[in-house]
Amino acid sequence: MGAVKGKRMPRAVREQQMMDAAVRTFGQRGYRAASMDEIAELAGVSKPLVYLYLNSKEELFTACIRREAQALVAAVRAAVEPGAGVPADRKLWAGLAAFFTHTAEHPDGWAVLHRQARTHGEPFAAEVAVMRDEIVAFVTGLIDAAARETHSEDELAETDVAGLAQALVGAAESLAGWANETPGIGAKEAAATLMNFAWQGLGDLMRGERWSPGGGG
Amino acid sequence: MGAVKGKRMPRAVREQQMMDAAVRTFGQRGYRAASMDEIAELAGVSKPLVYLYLNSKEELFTACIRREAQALVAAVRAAVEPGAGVPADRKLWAGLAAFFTHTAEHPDGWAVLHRQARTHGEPFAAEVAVMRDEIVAFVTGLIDAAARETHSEDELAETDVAGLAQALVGAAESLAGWANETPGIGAKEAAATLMNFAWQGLGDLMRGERWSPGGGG
Amino acid sequence: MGAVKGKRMPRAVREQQMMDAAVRTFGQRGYRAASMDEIAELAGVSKPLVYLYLNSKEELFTACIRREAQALVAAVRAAVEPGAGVPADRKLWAGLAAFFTHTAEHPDGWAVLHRQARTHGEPFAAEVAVMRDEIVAFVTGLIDAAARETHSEDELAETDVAGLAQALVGAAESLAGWANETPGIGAKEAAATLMNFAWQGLGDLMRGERWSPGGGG
Amino acid sequence: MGAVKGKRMPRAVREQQMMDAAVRTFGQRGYRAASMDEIAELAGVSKPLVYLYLNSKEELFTACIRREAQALVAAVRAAVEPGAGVPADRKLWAGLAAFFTHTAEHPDGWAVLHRQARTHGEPFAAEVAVMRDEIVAFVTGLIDAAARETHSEDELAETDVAGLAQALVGAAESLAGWANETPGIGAKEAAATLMNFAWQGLGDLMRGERWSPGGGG
DNA sequence: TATGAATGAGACTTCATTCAT
DNA sequence: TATGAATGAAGTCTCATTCAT
Repeated sequence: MGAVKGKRMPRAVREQQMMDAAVRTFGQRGYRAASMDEIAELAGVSKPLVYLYLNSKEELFTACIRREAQALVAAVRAAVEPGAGVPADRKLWAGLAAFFTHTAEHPDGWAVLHRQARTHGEPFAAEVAVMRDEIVAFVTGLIDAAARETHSEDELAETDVAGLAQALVGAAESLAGWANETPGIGAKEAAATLMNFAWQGLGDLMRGERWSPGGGG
Repeated sequence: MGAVKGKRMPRAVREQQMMDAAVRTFGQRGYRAASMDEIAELAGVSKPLVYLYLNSKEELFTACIRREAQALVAAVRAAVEPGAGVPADRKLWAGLAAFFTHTAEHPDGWAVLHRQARTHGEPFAAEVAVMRDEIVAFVTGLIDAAARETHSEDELAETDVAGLAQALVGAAESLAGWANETPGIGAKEAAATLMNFAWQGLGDLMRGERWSPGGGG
Repeated sequence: MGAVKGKRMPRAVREQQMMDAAVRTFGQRGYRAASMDEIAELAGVSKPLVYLYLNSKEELFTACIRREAQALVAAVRAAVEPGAGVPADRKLWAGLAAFFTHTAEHPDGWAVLHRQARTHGEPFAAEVAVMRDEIVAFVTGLIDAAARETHSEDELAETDVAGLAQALVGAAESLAGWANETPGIGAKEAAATLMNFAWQGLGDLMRGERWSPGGGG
Repeated sequence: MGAVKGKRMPRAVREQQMMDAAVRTFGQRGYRAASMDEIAELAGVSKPLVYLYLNSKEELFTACIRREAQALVAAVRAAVEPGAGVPADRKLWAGLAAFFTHTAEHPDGWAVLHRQARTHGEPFAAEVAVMRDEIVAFVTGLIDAAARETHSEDELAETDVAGLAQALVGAAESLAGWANETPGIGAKEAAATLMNFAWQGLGDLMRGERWSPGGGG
């Protein structure tokens, strides 16, 4: 990936090359199955150099998680214009679109975050949990904002909002995988599907309409 | 789990003990990190016996996936009474509740299916994909049934339904994890949250109301 | 090979079935690669029964070697009529033909003796060495007899005779393999080839004609 | 063998040390019975290094076979002066003497080639078969040359020559083992024994004298 | 800065062998 | 007589990690 196996390069550059290789390898093979040998070779460096710069496999993986998480959050943040006048649904839509776009463009990074990091025990799961919580909080804020914009009389209970945000984020994660492997479904289509699915229900909810096991559909 | 480290037992029993231990170990450590030594010890058996009965780590993992997948699908199926007169939303609610109940009661089995199997390459991912497709198809059928019950004029496009089903299942998967680690949120609460979130929006959709980036929320 | 997997059979019969299976397996796989599992299965018996009758893998292998060695020696012996009037060359020819016939008809037994037993360390190599020495001695006797019949003046030195017998036996062993895998070469042809090769030279030798590095061909 | 258990050495050197140890171990124990542990220890190296350089037990064994086969063929080739004027019998004698010398000096290498490689299944047997065929072809050429030098009227049939070459090579192989374990029998003596045994008979054969079961010796 | 050489520890797997019935 | 159940020991191979230059 453009990582010319050259001689001396500044440390920062080499480090990025290594992490590129690592993200790719971890994303495709998984944390345990990826070998430092393979990463070093893909990076065009000798193994001791990887250790010199990144200390251990664990630290390398953590560094990858952090880098990819920050990139994803930054992409979503950048898409949601902080303009005061923009309504909450537009903001949510923009964020979702950015999310789907970014995950589609960085499949290995997304695999590291969504698949690998969460499957391999505490040190790593905690790392992604931070990012996910950040996003959930962000979505929660949008839902609250929407509630205020609607001037709904019933305040949504805090727990409800939390659950809704969880569901929305979970649905988005699921759709990201689906969109990437379904031809004809791009970021825009996935975002629209999710808005249709969620936003209308959210609106009803805010107007006090609730589904209950007893009532009619 | 009752696996008394006893003496001679019939093969079928020992096999289940081994698979119990394997599901637990795979679910907590992951496929690669779980060692056959640990599984054998947890099962109260020597390693060769595990190989004699289950042949290899790969086959053992596959057997676990299959057993847990069948158990989960069976639980959901059993909850959805096939009675003709039951409306689609009741069916969906019952299925979701059963799903959340089962995953809460079998966290290791759920971890194997949701987290581990999909993370570790083709032989295993394919195995869960079958089950997941089955569930998605099941949900798709419910959505279609609901559309018919509503006598909606606009038929929902096929792709739309597919996307909605994906989103619903994804949201359910995400909520399963959330419900398990959030005190006060049981299967019923999670199912209700999801119904509120999804079903109302679905109703609007069937009535032709759509969200679009341009229009108002 | 006709070993019907039946119930109770007299011990002697079962033992032969096991040894048949063992000879076949050892002959084809080698001593180490052959597993007691495979042998037991091929014999149509459970493994403990093999141990009950034959004690250990080592003893089983030794028993196979002994049985096959005796069969081979008996076949050769039977072919060489002990009649006093028969000339030595006829006797040698008959013995060789019987040797080639027997090895062709019992390829696995021959493999056990020639290939496997000699390659796997002392306990076994010694076992075949006994048989081979017996045959070499037998051939040596024939050569001596031939010398007496020729009334040659020069007695052949003892070492010479030993070497000649070794060479003859070695050549026969080599030709056995060659004959078995070369179409059109049967026991008779192999025996004739060897007699042509060896006997004439022997005759010359007894008449005092020797080849030496210095002399002309 | 001079393999000082020293520190860092260039790869090529270490590889030879490992192969020396491997030839010795394989030759004495056999392919299956030899353990990589033992080989590594004898080479004065850790096991992973053996795998790093030679990849697998199978490849290591194959490499040994190839190295020893080339050494043996080279030794024989070097001994047979390609001078045009040298008669065929001198060439054969020189080749045999070199063969016996080399096998006596490299008993483990010879064991690998003659005993072990041919005993352990296809990948290896094929490897030695190539070398053996080369030698048989070489001997066949010498016999043909001898026939031409003799101006014999009867051409020897092709099959006859093939059989004779097989017998000669087989006799040589057998004598190699005998010479190594019989005091007083060196390479020269073994070569002379074989020439006496074979060459005279060959000469008779070319003059049309054949042994037949019916005729007198 | 950068690397060829080297290893301790541990993984999966197989096998000869025995016990209890 | 015959076997299903079970294991201790050992073997091949891989990997993260370090040393010496």
